[in-house]
Amino acid sequence: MAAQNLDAKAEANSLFGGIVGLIVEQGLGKGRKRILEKQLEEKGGTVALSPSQTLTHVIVGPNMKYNRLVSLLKLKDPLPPEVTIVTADWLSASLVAGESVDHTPYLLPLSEGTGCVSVKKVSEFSSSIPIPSPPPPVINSPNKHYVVGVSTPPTGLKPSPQKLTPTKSNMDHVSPLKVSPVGKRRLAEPDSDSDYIESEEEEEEEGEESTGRSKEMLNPEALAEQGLIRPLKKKGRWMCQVPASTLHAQVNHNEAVTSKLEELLLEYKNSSLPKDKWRAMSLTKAVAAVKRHPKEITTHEEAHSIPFVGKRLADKIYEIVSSGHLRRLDHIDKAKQSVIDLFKGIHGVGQIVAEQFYAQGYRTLDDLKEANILNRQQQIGFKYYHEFAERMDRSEVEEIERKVREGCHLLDPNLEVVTCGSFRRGKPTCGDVDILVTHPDGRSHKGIFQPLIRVLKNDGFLTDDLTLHEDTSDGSCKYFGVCMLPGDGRKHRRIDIYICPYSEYPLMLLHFTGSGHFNRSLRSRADKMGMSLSEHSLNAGVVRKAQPGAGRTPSAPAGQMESLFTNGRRQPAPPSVPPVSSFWQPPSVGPVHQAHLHDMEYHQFAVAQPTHTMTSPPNTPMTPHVGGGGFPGLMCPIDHHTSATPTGSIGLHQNSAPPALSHSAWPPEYRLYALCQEMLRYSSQSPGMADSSKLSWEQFCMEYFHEMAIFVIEVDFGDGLKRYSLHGTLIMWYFKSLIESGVTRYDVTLGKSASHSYQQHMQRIECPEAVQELEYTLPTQTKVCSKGQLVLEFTMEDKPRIMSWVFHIQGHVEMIPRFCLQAPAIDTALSNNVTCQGLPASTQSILMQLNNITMRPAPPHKLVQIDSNLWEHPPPPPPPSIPPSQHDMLQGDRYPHEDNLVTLSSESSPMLTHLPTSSNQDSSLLPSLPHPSCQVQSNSVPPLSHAVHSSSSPPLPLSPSLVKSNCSSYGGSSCSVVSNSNTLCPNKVTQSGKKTRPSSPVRRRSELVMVAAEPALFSEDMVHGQDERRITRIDNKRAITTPTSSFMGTVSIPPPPPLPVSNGESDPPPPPISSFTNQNGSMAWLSIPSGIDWNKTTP
DNA sequence: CTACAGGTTTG
DNA sequence: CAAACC
DNA sequence: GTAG
Ligand SMILES: O=c1ccn([C@H]2C[C@H](O)[C@@H](COP(=O)(O)OP(=O)(O)OP(=O)(O)O)O2)c(=O)[nH]1
Ligand SMILES: [Mg+2]
Repeated sequence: MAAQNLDAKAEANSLFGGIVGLIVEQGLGKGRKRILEKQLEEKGGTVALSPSQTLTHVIVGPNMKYNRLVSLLKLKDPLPPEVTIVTADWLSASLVAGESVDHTPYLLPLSEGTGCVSVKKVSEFSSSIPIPSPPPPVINSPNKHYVVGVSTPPTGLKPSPQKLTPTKSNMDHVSPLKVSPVGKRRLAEPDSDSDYIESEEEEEEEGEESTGRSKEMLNPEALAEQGLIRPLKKKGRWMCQVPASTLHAQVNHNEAVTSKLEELLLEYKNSSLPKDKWRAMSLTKAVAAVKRHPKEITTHEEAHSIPFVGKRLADKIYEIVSSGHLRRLDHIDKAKQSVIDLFKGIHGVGQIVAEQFYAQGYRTLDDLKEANILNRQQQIGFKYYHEFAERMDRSEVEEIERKVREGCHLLDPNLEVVTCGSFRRGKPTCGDVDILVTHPDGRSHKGIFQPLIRVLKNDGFLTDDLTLHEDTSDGSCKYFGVCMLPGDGRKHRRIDIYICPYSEYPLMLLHFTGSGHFNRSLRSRADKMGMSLSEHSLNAGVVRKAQPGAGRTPSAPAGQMESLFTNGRRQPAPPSVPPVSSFWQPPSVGPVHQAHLHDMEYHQFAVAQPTHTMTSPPNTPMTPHVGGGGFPGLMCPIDHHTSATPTGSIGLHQNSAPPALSHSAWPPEYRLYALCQEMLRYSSQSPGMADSSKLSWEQFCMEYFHEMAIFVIEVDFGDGLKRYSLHGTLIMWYFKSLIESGVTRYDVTLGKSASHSYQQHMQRIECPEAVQELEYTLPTQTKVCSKGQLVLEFTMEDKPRIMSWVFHIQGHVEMIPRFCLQAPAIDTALSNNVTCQGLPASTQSILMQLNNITMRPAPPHKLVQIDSNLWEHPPPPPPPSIPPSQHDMLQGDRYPHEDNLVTLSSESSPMLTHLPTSSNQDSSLLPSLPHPSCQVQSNSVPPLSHAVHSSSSPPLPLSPSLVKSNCSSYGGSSCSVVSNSNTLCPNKVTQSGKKTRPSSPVRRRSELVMVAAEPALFSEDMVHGQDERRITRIDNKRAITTPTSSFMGTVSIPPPPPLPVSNGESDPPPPPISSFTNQNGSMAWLSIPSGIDWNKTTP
């Protein structure tokens, strides 16, 4: 901000010629201010250091308020109208545009006459927050206080505002979401960069039995006794423990110091050197601490006494206070920093890449554009550079939320949709919209992802995808993309949508609400206590892996185990724990939430969207069978006009403008989803009523398939790849046979590279990696996934029907939930494959019969047994309450740990060819079917290259005994058994002195099997025949987890059913995991200790 | 001398 | 596996 | 860069 040099030339033809700008630091930060000043000057403008006559522009941060500006500038009078107040984005936009762009979008909105501006409804004020005097002693109370927002109502309500009124009164109307009363963490803190403060506090272990903590099995004491967690003794500063209000600075008595340090900080942050990342973090903490220092620093010693200020920083501080300058700053290249900052503004360009670009000589956004070096994501980031740079108002977030909720509720009105992130934290503006979607029934969240995205896209709401996350086996999905509300003057916004299983809802909520620093603080604490916290689970008994470099490694065992787990790739976080995390109770979010504003929309869709065939009462959930035999199916976006609107006021959207989702045609994904849901309704039908059931199935078929539809399955049942086709209403036999074989859930996932194309009368979806999932609950819970290419063609009707379904099954796996492996009769269960090539015997039989093919024995296939870590919960609804036995169950072997992973090499296992209900493979299933016709029809289908040779194969034999013997090989010498905790040496210590914890009683259970057949099929999950999913990329640690728990909301819903297993196995008792039945406490015990660690930082 | 959060996608 | 991002 |  040196001298202003303005020369005539510049004034005439430069970008900012003639502009005299005052850049206000507050709200922008020192660094940004400096960059902007530099940019302004470089382009011919003049930097004003204070308001003056010649001033033309005041440039402020995005959240600046007029009245705050007035006070900051110490103005006595309002700024004259000639002075334009714009956000810094105007400057950036002009730079990018190469010309001075229109001010309008960047103006600080003026409100009523006086010249007062009300930018947002909320005031912003980090700096103006009245802070309770000295920072320190923060209230630190007993555990239960730290309910970290889990029980917070989602978007907008205040459960009991009075208890958490933020320090600022004016934000009351803005922060709808406060934490539950016991919560210490204030979600509704006003905007401020620093989310935390540090303080030290006394930890007192005051009883507070009211929480029932002592009774909890997961209380800290219990866990500590079991050696699963490590109580913290040391004091420290933990931002995750103090009220956010204490994190906000009061008055900064050392402005001169902190501003210089912040300049340095900028450099660190832009550096690609890994060291600098940590330097930046330290410096960030230190700066925050200095800002909180109650007096001006005068001596080196005083500086050093401040937390996070060590010798080197004390030196720097002292240099500043004594000389007024920091020489180190002279060595930083301002120009470079600003270019790097510019580049980093592109979503997808980080430190490293920005620096590379700079090194390659690029200096402007245009350079990058011309160079054509941006990848897909970066191109999107580039396209919306300015729009993304701008934060949005809460009101806009609410609109976006509503839009997404509408889309969700079309699929299932019971889906819960909560906006998290900065919005939920009560910030006045949000950089993006973070939406969490889940379903209280614990399973209906599955499969909604694709239809949801599709419909939002069709609507024009979602404009670009940044990241599509395939749904994982537990149904969780992540979507990062770009959206824009309809209407003029809208901007593109970043939107993140997470879909998670209900079992992870609390942790997801915690994670997704953030802030990022809060999360780090909390996780850091968890770690120090011997636990590991993520958005999926909280684990106790974490063992740190020995570090390769340093010291001698703790001997072989660790190395072994490492080798076992190292190369895992995706397949996320099978939180090694069939989460106890599932044992939580729904936050009080839902109900409360519905009471709020949004429930209007909620009901609107729940009530007013039924399709014309809907005959059940409006509130009937769509899943249950609806009388009348219609196909109520999913609520359809059309028919707005035909439906009654019981809830009067809600009708408004319907008559006039079509609601959010305006198009009237169902996206094919919705239809597919509906089909999957619909067919399940027949599972309960009694077999006796063959006729009526057939009728229903025919209706089903007609609803979803065109009369002339063709349905083809290409599969190798062991006698070579063949094509089995069904036509018209015969298609129903496929679905019928699935249901009758006991399928309790049916899902088709289009998979990663699904592509859509439109032909004249057809829309076609080609899915090279589609997966068909069948879920059985009996006799053993089993999931069968068939993977392969699926090509679907839909009609162009409003409710598209399928014209063609061609599924080429390339492979399949059968999975059994881990906990089932301990079931008494598991051997038998394991020995019975549920399917052949992913299709149950009955279906196979149908296909063959309808295609006039005789079954013959399948050759041995390699299928053995699979487990899916993630697949922990049985769909069935939770029982009313946790049986007293839960504790025992938990202790009893409920959760295998990594150490129990066992692998079998697939070739070592004889195949299991037995079809489960094999007894059904007779034609009893097929009442007199019109074979001929079907044969004819199928012939009309162009045959595959592999001709269907109707061989005279013998009937498929069952070979239970064979299976048995196979089973016996489990745990036998043929398996490569790896017992994690065994090899891991529980009590050993890693080199770094970090203690490994007895993670939990060592157990081995070689008979526990996790095996995959045909690893290549799901190669990403299975490599070398070993299951590597459990531990994935846990950097320097290995979690030998002991499930600890997830949070529980404050509600009283009982935890899910104890898993149906209680085999009194001889195994050593499992890790005493405690259960966590606390009714209000989620993280309660986590917060026990004292100390604060994280202060504000802004990486 | 090591950790500094943990998990996920992209290329 | 590194980079970016939540 | 700091803290353990
Ligand atoms: O490094 C990170 C970044 C984010 N998060 C979590 C917390 C955060 O609140 C949430 C959403 O991320 P986002 O980037 O949207 O942050 P935000 O807190 O919502 O702020 P903003 O207003 O910039 O969106 O994801 C983390 O755990 N770690
Ligand atoms: Mg956000």
